[in-house]
Amino acid sequence: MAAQKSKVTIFDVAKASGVSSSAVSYALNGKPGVSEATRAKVLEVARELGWKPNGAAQSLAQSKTRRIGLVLGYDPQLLAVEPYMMSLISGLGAELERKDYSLLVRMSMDHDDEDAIIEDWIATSNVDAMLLLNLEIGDDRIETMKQNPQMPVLAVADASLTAGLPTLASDDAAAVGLAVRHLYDLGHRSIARVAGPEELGHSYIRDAAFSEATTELGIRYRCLHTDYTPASGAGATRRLLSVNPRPTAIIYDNDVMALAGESVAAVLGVHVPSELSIMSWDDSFMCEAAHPGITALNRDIVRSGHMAASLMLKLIDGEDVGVVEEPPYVLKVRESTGPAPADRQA
Amino acid sequence: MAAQKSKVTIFDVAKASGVSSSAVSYALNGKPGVSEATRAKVLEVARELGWKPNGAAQSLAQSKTRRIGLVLGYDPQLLAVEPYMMSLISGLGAELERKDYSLLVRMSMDHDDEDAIIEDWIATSNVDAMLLLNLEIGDDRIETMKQNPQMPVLAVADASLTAGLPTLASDDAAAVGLAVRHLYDLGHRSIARVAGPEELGHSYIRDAAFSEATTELGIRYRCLHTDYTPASGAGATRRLLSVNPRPTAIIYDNDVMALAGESVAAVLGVHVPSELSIMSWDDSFMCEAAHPGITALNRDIVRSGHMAASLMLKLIDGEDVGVVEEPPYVLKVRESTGPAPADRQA
DNA sequence: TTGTAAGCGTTATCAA
DNA sequence: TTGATAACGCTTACAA
Repeated sequence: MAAQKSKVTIFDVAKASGVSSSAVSYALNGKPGVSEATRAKVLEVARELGWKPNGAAQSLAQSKTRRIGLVLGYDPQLLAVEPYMMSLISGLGAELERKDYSLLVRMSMDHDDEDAIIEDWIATSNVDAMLLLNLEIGDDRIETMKQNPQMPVLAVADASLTAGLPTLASDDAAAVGLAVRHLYDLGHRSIARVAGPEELGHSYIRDAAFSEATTELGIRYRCLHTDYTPASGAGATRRLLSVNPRPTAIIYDNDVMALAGESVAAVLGVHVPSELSIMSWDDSFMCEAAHPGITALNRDIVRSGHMAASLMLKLIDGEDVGVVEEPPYVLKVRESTGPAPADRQA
Repeated sequence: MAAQKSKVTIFDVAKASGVSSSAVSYALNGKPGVSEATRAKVLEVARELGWKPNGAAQSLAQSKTRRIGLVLGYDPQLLAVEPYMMSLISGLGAELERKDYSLLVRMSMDHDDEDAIIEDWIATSNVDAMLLLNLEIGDDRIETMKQNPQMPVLAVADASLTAGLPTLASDDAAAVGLAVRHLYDLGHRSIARVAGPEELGHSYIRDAAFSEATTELGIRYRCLHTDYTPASGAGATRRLLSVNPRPTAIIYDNDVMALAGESVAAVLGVHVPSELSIMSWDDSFMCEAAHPGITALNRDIVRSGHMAASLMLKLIDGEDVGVVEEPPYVLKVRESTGPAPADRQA
């Protein structure tokens, strides 16, 4: 019952219950090959001795680690303040826990690191599957994974970026539609977007969708790229607001930049929403707590984490998962969006 | 060079370079026992074949996993929105990466789980060391770790809570001093605190320090406990502000509650800072972005993560670390604190 | 300096 | 139903 000081092995259990080690293995793993009597005895003794399988030995013997790999890009400022990653981890962790898997986390300092880490994981068999996030256009990692089909991988990205790898896909184009339509209906005809890094795949996808949607509706559209941090979001906002005519609405690619942007507007004396509407891509407590509350594209990221985890477990079991859709975005309207200024309407 | 499809073992390398497997092992691990000539040859061949050590085999042979365990309490709302945990992880991860360690993460659904997970890690030898966070008074985990001295552990907590375990200690009492003094100097004589859960060790420590500091200065002090979430912070604020006489200043135990509290004040028409001063324990972009900006006790959490990681690596090496102090808190004064209302001063 | 062989703690095969 | 015994891939003591 109590954890033992020195490791209890299957041989100790075997000796104590008067059977062989293989009988113990069968019994403990619930496999056929032992009588119910010995099974019961073995289980009893194992519990008594506080036996637990040694992880390394188990991994070696069955070539399974019961670990899922996740690489985090090192940017404390961003990781910590942007709720996305931790929400995803919460969902992942909760689902993995149910199946006795854990999450193995490593940190990459730059983009080359990231590929090096996954190659390391493939070569050392340190994880049973991995998650690919924040894909770039023509990302090295896709090629790496294609060359190592024995390592299950799930990409979380727009399906157009994942080159046929198993994918948990978000429909960003649909979300763009929601956002643009919302602003259009409020009379906005000149909108801007403060986007993430240009090289990120989903920035690219969103860029394209915005261009298309705004062109179709005859809306003037402008896009600035940032590194996702509040500081760069604030900088972009300052630039957008200091040249006339300025846009009547700004959509930010994440919630921290939206919050930072709203502050800038306040400092510049631009009233939200009567002179400027603000929207955020991804919603969190910050959008709710802001004054005025920020209209946002909300999605259930924790749920995505759950889905990602269970898809990876399926992949590990050899199942085919193809492309699965994330829960869709829902527009959460708050006070930061309103009718476009009368003199600027179409 | 390219990662191979089927696993390359040291035997493959041995055969290809015409030596024995032990020679290969010595060569690859930079140990004495082989001539420079064969070492060079082996390294060459290993690189060519794309050999990397199998993690499980290495772990089994040397009883080392190169993994550090971290248990996260499941509360997506809190984990995601509160920057603390992710900041710590960033620091941990960055430091571990330098020493080729990774972070093994599991999620606990409740307090019993947490102890079960660490007992599991001890029994299965799945990690080389573990981190203990959010200790409660009389926490089970302390007892578990005491009974298993072979498993290195580092507690991140006030030293009074860790019963002699190796500790990365924060001086919360000193921080309390900074905060109380700041408000006292501004003329506040009735302050309230919106604290974390009562059972958490550091809530307790802070409670005690606040009581003492305020008593000493003749300040009226009131404390409400919450579960750390914005919603509960908002609720506590509402209660504090709706009974007269209300406090002239509120200190929140984290930044999301401070932000939520500021919103509540705005809604109730209580002006910050002229009618109410607000302070946050722990600082983040949210405190900066708030209007007015929130005065906060700032500390370098990423740095704590770095320290925690390197302390754990020392513990793994059998070094004694004792109690090490975290970087101290620094008071970051912003616009949310000001002189107490004239009619309420001493 | 080199090779043989015995662990590490499991799982799994194959006779008995 | 059982119990030897051979993997799994590496490290390391011991012999050559």
